[in-house]
Parts: sequence; C-alpha cells; structure tokens
Amino acid sequence: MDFEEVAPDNLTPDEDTERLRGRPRDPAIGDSALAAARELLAEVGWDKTTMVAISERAGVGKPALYRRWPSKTHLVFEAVFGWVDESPPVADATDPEEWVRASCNYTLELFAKPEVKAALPGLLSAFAERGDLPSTLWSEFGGPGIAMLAQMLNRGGGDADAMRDAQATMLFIVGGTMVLRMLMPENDSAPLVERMPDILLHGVAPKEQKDT
Amino acid sequence: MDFEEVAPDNLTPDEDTERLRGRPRDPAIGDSALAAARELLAEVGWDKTTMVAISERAGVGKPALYRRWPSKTHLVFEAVFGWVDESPPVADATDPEEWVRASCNYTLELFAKPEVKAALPGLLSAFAERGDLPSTLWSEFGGPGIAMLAQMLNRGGGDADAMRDAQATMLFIVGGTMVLRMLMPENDSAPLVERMPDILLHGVAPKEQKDT
Amino acid sequence: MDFEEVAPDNLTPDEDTERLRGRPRDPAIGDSALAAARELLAEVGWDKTTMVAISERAGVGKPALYRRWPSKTHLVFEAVFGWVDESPPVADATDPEEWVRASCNYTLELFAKPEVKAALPGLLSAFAERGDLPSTLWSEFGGPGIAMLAQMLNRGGGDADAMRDAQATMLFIVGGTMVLRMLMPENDSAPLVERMPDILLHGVAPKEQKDT
Amino acid sequence: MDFEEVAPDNLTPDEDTERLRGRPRDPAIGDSALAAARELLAEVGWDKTTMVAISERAGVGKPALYRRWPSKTHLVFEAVFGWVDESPPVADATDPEEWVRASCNYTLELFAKPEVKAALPGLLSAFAERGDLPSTLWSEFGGPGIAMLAQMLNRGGGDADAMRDAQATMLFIVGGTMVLRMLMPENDSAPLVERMPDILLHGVAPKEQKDT
DNA sequence: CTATAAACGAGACGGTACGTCGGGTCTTCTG
DNA sequence: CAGAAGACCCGACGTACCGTCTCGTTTATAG
Repeated sequence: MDFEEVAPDNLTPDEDTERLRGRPRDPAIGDSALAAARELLAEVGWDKTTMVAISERAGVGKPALYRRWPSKTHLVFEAVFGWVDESPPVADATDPEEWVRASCNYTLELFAKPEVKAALPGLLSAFAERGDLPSTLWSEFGGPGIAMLAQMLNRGGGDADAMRDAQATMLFIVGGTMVLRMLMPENDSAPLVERMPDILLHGVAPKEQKDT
Repeated sequence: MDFEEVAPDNLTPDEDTERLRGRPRDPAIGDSALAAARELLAEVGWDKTTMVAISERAGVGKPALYRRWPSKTHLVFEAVFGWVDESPPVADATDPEEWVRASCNYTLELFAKPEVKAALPGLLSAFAERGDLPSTLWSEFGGPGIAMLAQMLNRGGGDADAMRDAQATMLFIVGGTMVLRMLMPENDSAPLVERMPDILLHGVAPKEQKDT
Repeated sequence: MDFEEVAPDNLTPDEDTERLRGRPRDPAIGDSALAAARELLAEVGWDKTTMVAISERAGVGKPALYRRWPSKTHLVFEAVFGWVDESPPVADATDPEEWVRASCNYTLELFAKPEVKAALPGLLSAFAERGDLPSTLWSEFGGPGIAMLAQMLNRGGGDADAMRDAQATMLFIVGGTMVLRMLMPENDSAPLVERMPDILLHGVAPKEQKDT
Repeated sequence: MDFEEVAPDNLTPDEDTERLRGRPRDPAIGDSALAAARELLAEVGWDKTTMVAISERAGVGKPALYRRWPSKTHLVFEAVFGWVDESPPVADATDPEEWVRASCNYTLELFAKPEVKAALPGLLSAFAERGDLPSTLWSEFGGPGIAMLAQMLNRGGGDADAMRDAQATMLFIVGGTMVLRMLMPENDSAPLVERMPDILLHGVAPKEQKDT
C-alpha cells in the first residue's frame, strides 16, 4: 500500500544527514489524525468528515495534515486501508475452499466497519480522477491472495486459466460482500452470508444436479 | 424506483381537484434536466456536475430543479437509476444459465456507462444519509430478476433455499461487475468477463475435478 | 400624482365601446392591495414587504398586482403617497408664519408614519433608476404649497426671488422633518419640533439680536 | 463611527497576547474592498453593487468580505460614511454665519457624490433594522459641529436654547441639502443653493420687513 | 342562451443576489 | 524549521425575491 507515498513533499534528499535538519515531525500527529478520521467517518459520514473537523479532533493544525497527505482523499484512504497487508488474510489456507471461506469472512468484516462504508464515496471519487489508483489498490489488496488461489487452482490447466479464475473469484468476493454490506440491512443478511462461499465454490446451477 | 417521490412537495392531496391549481409543471423540464445531468456526469465527472451547469445545459432555471429534487444527490440519483424497471433485463431467460449470462451482460453494460460510474460516489453518499434508499434500490433493481431466478432454481428444495441462492447470485453479479468496472482498465478485462458467468454457474472448484 | 399611469396596459382604444369587453377589473383589489402594502411596510419593513406577502394579505393573486402596477416600487409608491393632494395641507394659511407652521406639522406627521419611513429606501432606489420621478414627485407634492408661499412672500421683490425663497423653505421643511424622523428617537424630539418653524421664519442668528 | 465594530467576530479577548494567534488579516483587503464598493456605487448603482462584484474588483474572495462585515449593508455603510470625523468640516468657523455657510457647502458636496446618493437606499434600510445606528450616525456626524454652533449662538440665553437651535439648524442643513440633491436636477439648483444659507440665518419672513 | 373576452387565484418559470461552507494554500508567531 | 492558528481564494450549495408566463375558473358584455 503505497498510496500515500505519491503525495509527501519531495523531501528525501540525497544526503541522509541533510534529512535531520530542523525540527523532526511529531510521529504522534499522523496516528491521531488517522484515528480521528476513522472516528469521524464512522460517526458523521463522509461529507461531515471535514479536514477542519479532523484537525480539531486530533488536536492538530490543518497544515500539519496537508504536510503529510496531499488531500483529504489521501488521508482518508490511508486511515481506512492503511493497515492492509499487516496480516495477510488467507496466509494459512491450504485448499481453494478454505481460501474462499477465509476471504469471504475477511471482506465481510472489512465492509461491515462503518468507517469503511463511509469512506467509499470519497474513494470512488478519487478513482474517477486518478486512473492509476484503482489498479494499484487492486494489486496491493488482492494481488497476493489471487496469486495464492491461482496456484491452488492450477490443476493441470495452464497458468493463464487459473489466474483468470482466481481474479474473477476475488472480484466476486470483494464486490459481492461490498454490495451486501452497502445495500442490505445487517440483520437479515445472515443466511446469505452462509451461502455465498458455497455458490462461489460449486456454482449456483451445478451440472450434476441437472442430470438427475 | 420511487426515490423521487420522497422529495417532491407533498402533493397528492386528498382531492384530485386540488391538484390542478396553478400552472402545472412543465414535464419537459424534468426530462431535459435528467438528460443534462447524465451528459455532464459522463463528460466532466461528479464534481463538475454542478446544479448551475445542469440548469444551463438543460436551458432551465436553478429553482426549477430544486422544485423537483431537494438536492443535487436526488437529481443525480434519478438521472442515473430513474429508468430502472423500464425493461426487465432478463425477461426471456428460460434456464439459470441463460439468466446468469444475460444478467452479467446487463450489469456489465450498466457499469460501463460513464455516467453511472461518475454518479456512484454521490449515490453512496446518499446511502449513508438515508438508510431506506439502499434497500429500496435493491428490491426495485434486483427484485424481479431474483424472483425469476429463484423460481428456476427451485428444483425440489424449499423456496427459502432457492431464494437465498438467487439473492446471493445477484449480489455477486452486481458487485463483481461493479468492482470490475471500477477497478480494472477496460481493455484487459475481456477474458475475465467471459469467465465470470461460468464461475457463478459451476463454481471455481467443481467437485468432480477434485476427484480426478 | 400620476406615477401609476406609466404602467397600465396601453388599453384606451379608440372606441369606448370596445373598452368594456371582458370582465372588468375588480376595484376592490387595488384598494386592499394598497392597504396590505401599507400594513406590511409598517409591520415588517421594506425588505419583507414582498409582492407575494402583499398578495396573500390582500387575498389577491400576484398577476392582479402586476396588472395594476408595473413593479413593486410603483405599488409601494402609490400605497404611501397615493393619497397626496386629496387635501391641500396649507389651504387656509393666510400669512407666511401660518404656512410654515402648518407645513411643518404636516410633514412631521407624514414622516412619523411607520409605513412612510419603511417605504423610503425603496423609493430612493426608484429615484436613482428613474430620474423623472423625483421632479414629478416634487412638483406634485410641493408645487401648490410653494406657489402659495411664494405669493405671500412677494412683498415688492420680483417673482423670481420669492419663488426661490419658497422653494428653499419647502426644501428645509421636507428635508429637516424627514431627517428628524429618521435619525432621532421619537421621545426627545419635542423641543426641537417646537423650535423648527421659528428658525425657518426668523433665522438662527437674527440681525437685531446681534446689536443688543 | 464605530458601526464596523458591531460586526467583527467578537475578538478583543481579555489577553492581548491571544490576539496575535494565526495569520493576521491583510489590512489592504479592507481598504480595497471599501474603495471598490464606492466605485461600484458611483458607476452602477446600489442594485448592481453586488458582493461578488465588489470582491472581483477588489481582487478579493467573497469570504474575506464576510469576515469583515456581516452583510452587504454593513460594508457599504462603512464605505460611504467610514471616513467621517477625519476632518471636521467647520473647524475654523468663527461666527454663526460662517458656520452655516461652511456646513451647507460641505453637505451639498457630500450629497452630490454619486456613491453617497447610490448608497442612501441601503442605508435607510439598515436604519429600519437597527435602531441604534441612526443616533450613532447623527452624534458622530453632526455632534461636534452642533456643539460648536451652540457655543457661538449662546448669547445670553441658556445653554439648552442654544443647543436646541443648533440641532435644528443642523437638521435643516442636512435634510435640506439631501432632499435638494435627491430631488432636483443638478443644473437648475444653483440659485437655490445660494439662497439657502441666508434663509437659515435670517429667516424667510424677517420681522423688520413686515413693518415696512 | 350561448360565445367571447378579459380578469382572476394559484403557482411554475428564468434569472440573479445572498450568505454559508468546504478544500487546499499561504502567512504569521511560538517552541 | 515544525507546529498551531487562522486568513486567503475559489467556487458550489441551497434559499429568496422579482417580474413573467401559463393554467383552469369566473364574470361580465355581445350577439
């Protein structure tokens, strides 16, 4: 996840010694700002999650925010997805079924978080403006998992086929859970949640049932 | 789709006679405003789709817009999703396979429209503010198709199971195509598009392949 | 006062018979509209004296107002000054002193009316846009009185001198009372009011008092 | 003239040190805004003197204006009358006659300025809404001059009488010149202008002339 | 007794100004 | 030089009013 590295001031001078001139940035500021952004997103939604509001809740000045992130979108993006790749969600899956179930659970949890739901509008906005972001996010977020699944699926067929199926599966998992969380009330989604992995694994209209 | 009926002035008085007082609203204004909104969304994106820009392109005054929709969000929502249920996308499907392929094509086309992609951020924002919208949209948009699929799937099992599977399938179709369109560049999505219906129909990890 | 005659539709066809076709205008509408305008001016001031507010209070439609007056300014103008020249305020004055005292009392009363005070801003606006109005108003409002005073003042000197003095006197009376009413609280203006005519009649610095 | 002190944010905290936090307001902005307002009033009149027009001509953002004045009326008020008491207009008068002539000239010039004439409607509006403004303006604008005249008039009589006469005289000068400038075309006002001070000084109907 | 013509109440329409608010940048002072 | 405070520009939002227009209805005269 290097979304935030597009923005920062072009510091990083040639000399390491030069880097330490002046007052160092307070590392606590970044954390409290991200936390404040998450809280506000969950509490008041995207529109009212103002830069000023974030700065006030974090006890921080607005310029300090813009010194770290080039826009509100970048800040929120990191606040919501910045912890990705800390723990690979399906690191210990050994077969496709396990992988699919784990991935579903993970994304279902992810999109159940109120701050994630609230952040989506702004993030989609950013996608519309910057075409490179989506693919970056996709490869960072889904890349490793897709590769793992592709390897597990690669039973005889070529690599290309397995990769294609793995990508489509990830697409369905992410999209399906996202839409589920956005459109359906929390309470009556339980039976659906249980059934989703099965459909992905075995299809909604298995061939063998057609014969009987 | 009755989103727009939430907003308008509480007309629909008890008496039909009361309704005809005063100059009637010009029905052409609503249409041209919606068309202008769609065009602007596709051309300049969400942010620059201003109420003033819409009113200018539609040859209409700003108050005329606010008489019909209480906010920009409501207008755009209807502009993008207001034509739903005009033509059921899968009316002529006779078996699940046909249904799935037709639905995939339909939603893939839908989310390929630039105005739909541009409108999504604002619409998700609206969802956050008005919890009733999502479920309304869901039932209007997917309801009929889901019911049809459920009927086709109902081979022996109870209605509840078929309904559940149909809902999950729709979830995957809508979500998967949406994420595909939002995250992936148009050009290299072709092989994926071809494979998606197959996965939904037969699963990524068919049981019979496991045995061999 | 023919301010309102600028507006009416250019009816007045050649034939008197043609004039009476169609439904005649309801004469009560004009009166109730003027009364409503006066009340609103006195109660809520110029800004909130809306055409809609006038029409509602008068129980009348907005087009009925615009059929009679071409603008809000014209309506308010007539509402406030339309009754002028009904009764010449100084008709029975026999000498300059009497004339000055009567005129002062009259204008003091006039500018004490809340609707007159409230109407002044809009009227001044109209003056700025239409240069002919002020002189019209001046000649209608002050003309007869000025002529009368000029005649009384014409003791030996030429007509021009007397006319000049009469005009200046009227100017002082109107302007002085207007400013008094606009700028000073009602309560502590009593002593001033008593003294004003004397100054106009005999001056602030009479010559004979200087000698003693 | 402290009209503008009503509006600003309730700064002036207890501590002077608190006042210097944050970026200080650019003092040039206020001046250029006032100048722009004066120019626009003179050129295009009250109605077209828009806040946006002022901000554009001053090269300033609209919020910067609203930071300084709470409304267009306040801004224009200060633009037109903000320079009062910079130079007492009759500082060097030694007798009533001189004082009256100087005051007449001063106010005649004042109300001849196009920006002053254009601003009057809005200002009268402001008076209607804020009752304290008129008396403030009156005391600031006329106070010193009135006091000076009262002292010159105080020949034997009590202070109260002289003060009363001085006030009435000021009322006549201000009101008379204002009405003159508002109602009469510039060109044929010359003879009146010459005669006005004489009437104020000696009256229209001097007693000694009656005898002869 | 019907036809015509105009006025009527209601309210939509285009245009435009208002005052507010958010994003992102810049400028001061303090630590 | 980082940081907090806050002023700055830009521009969109939603509201209100003005003066015009279009409805369908009512009321008068004309034939």
